[in-house]
Amino acid sequence: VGPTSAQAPVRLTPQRAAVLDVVRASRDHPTAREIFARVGTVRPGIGFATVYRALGLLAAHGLVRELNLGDGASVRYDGNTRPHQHVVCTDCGSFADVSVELPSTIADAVSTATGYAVKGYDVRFQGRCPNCGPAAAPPGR
Amino acid sequence: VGPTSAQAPVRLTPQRAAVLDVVRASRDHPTAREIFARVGTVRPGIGFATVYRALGLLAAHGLVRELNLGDGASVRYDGNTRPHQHVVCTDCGSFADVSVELPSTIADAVSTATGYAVKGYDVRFQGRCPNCGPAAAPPGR
DNA sequence: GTCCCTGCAAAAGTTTTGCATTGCG
DNA sequence: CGCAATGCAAAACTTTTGCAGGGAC
Repeated sequence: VGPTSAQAPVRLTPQRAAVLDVVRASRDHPTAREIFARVGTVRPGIGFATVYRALGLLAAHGLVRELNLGDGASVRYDGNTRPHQHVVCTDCGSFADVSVELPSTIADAVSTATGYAVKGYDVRFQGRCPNCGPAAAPPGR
Repeated sequence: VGPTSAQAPVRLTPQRAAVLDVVRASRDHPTAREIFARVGTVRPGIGFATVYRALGLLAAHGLVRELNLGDGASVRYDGNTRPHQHVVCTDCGSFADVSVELPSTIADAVSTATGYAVKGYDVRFQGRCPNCGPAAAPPGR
């Protein structure tokens, strides 16, 4: 139901299945390189290009989600396709998932204001995580 | 008041001022490379590293904003520092600014649910732009 | 005189693509 | 037999960093 729906189902080859398994089993949001390393553990011999192309394909079919958590230049992947958002720590860069939904009035307002037919959204909340504590940076940084 | 506040003001050298001018004058959200090209027009001889470092510095001081519109791997810059969000077309990749605010109850809910002290957020709405039209993809494809 | 900034160039990483081989339909 | 997928390796880009020269204070 997402963009670029899977009209033609993805052929789930053993390699692609392994990639999908790894992404789904990951609680963090690994980069392509990290996924490659993990898949290599259970299926030695697989090439990076295969993993890379599989990720793009799976993402296009909505089986995994591509993320930009803002840490420079690396796309991350999320095996959780149910709608959810992310919170990123402005201090240490850690992140967490969070389930919230925006009121439909917001999407409507955006559609009206811009003329775009809004179908979805990605929210990245920013804040300080519990580990970094409520205190601001101490004197010596 | 943002993260990494400007305790020590940025020294606004001619090069940095030129970079800031260009970013502020841009209605689109150019990448570092694009900004470099534009600055080169009005100030030939400036180096890419200078532009690149200036952007990082300006962003750290809150004078410009770094964006990830999801188009692969390129950070984009926004000279508009007032709070606003973006809408990206799922079809052609075009985007537009939009001014909306999330109800504070949302941020509160996220704080409670995750333990992160939420201070801000970035929303990327997805939808089809007016140019791409309301029609879904025709039979072919 | 000291320190920061600039420019040029190279390094480090990611993301993409080409191509011959392999396997499945 | 034909086509798509895989692996290896090389491109194409972005993002960062090192250094010597120059200017500002």
